[in-house]
Amino acid sequence: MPELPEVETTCRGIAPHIENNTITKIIVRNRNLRWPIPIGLNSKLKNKKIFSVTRRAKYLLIEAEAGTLIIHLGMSGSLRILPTAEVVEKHDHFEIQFKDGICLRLRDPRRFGSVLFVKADPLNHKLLINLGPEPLSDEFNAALLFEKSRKRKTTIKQFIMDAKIVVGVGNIYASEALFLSKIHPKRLAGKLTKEQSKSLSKAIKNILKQAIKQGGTTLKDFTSSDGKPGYFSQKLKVYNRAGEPCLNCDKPIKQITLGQRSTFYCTHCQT
DNA sequence: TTAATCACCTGAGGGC
DNA sequence: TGCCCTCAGGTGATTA
Repeated sequence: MPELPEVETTCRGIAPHIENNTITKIIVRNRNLRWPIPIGLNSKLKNKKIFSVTRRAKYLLIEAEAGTLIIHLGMSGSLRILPTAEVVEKHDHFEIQFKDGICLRLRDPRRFGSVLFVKADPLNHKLLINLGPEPLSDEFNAALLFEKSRKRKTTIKQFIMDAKIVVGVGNIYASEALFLSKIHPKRLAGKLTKEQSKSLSKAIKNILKQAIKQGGTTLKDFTSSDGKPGYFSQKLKVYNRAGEPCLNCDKPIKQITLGQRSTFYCTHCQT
């Protein structure tokens, strides 16, 4: 399930193959993703060159001569570089073919992902314009976390998963970052101390940096652009470890639901 | 403005 | 073996 490190891994994986490459054909096999894939992409992008592949939050931005494709991998999406002749499988919904015989293929079994197209600056798109800072940027820091959390009555876990506060912290890394900073997930955001803000912002940065280094997290669905799984799940300290001993204190990890999402924490270490 | 809930979708896993 | 049910999860839209 792609979170920010998985999207970053994908971005880095596909960029060398498609930057400065020329699109020969776009195939839409199933238009029905989260939002319908726009009609006429092939005529708009055929014979156009791709300039760059970048990432904003969990959105991949593929900038071409005629405009930018905005791709979100949703819950189960993956983008892979393949030979164009590679057999098409059931959930391969979208594909960009290139002059040198490769293709970029989107597979998304649950179809929560999206493929959008804009001619103007993608950062001004309504989905991107109100997003919070990138977690690994200097803009996201303890002071910002403390300031934005004042008077907020939601739990700290739901707060750090809010993309208007900081982008890219999904369910897995939210539990992990709170464990690292020893903060109980049900603590009210408004009650966060300055010291905890410092510890939490640092934990979020560290956990995401580590995950990117390891190539993302593999639980069920994620493989990187070359089809290889990520390895970060081997390092998860609380996520999906309900009942197992805490790596710090040996007390069992507890699972609760917050905001309709599974949440894992140590009742002894996190307060 | 904030918080909570719903909806979208399919595969995995458990129970019978 | 097959059917049914529940769960998982990112995020925009809707409601309170």
